[in-house]
Amino acid sequence: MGRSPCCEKEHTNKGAWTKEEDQRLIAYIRVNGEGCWRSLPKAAGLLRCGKSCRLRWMNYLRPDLKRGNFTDDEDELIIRLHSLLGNKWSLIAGQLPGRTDNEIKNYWNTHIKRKLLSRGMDPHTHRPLTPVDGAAASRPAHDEAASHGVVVRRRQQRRDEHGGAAVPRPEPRPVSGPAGCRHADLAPGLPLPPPRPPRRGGVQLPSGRQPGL
DNA sequence: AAAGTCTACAACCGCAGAGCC
DNA sequence: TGGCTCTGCGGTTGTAGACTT
Repeated sequence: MGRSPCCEKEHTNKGAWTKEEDQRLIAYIRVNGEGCWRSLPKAAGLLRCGKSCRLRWMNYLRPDLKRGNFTDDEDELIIRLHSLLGNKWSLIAGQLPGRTDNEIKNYWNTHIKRKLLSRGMDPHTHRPLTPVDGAAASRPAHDEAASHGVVVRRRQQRRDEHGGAAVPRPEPRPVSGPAGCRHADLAPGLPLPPPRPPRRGGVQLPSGRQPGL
């Protein structure tokens, strides 16, 4: 409603960032500093909206980011903070130097939720699951773990129902290239965060999706 | 070997609030 | 004071890659 778009959508790239875009963004911020995100893309010669630049920088390119797996201490801290603050990811991130709200949010959704469920705790209330929670309590924790997979599958199904690919979406994202912007493939020599350790995804989960990491 | 399933995470979207004019 | 712009946040989605069947 009358709200002006955050950027001109017609001439902006979407989806995964390329090495070159990353380099441009880093170079620009190194010289000019952060801020003024709206005008940054133009000034930096990027076909991105300011929002996207900010996100990329904050969550990925900032030199002070700490990459790598979360430690048990960090896990516990996140759980404690979440019990106090709820889904205030930015506040939680503020207590974990080098971690971003997006990273913590993702980590919460993929790991910690499961961890709490496997302990018989409700990830929302941080209270023991009661029989009243019925389904949740009796449901194996890995059901929750699999939920995203199920969601993904349903989306896939919907897409199929629409004849293969035509699930109406305002602006279908371009298929991210072969690992497109993922840092593993970023140009060497750039002051970028070190690559993440190999992903842990699924690896140690035997069939049946053992709950609780 | 191929197909199916699931996880992890980067990136997007929409909204709310702060600040400026 | 009200409207507009900008920034930041939280929720959601898409997909690469690992694993299982």
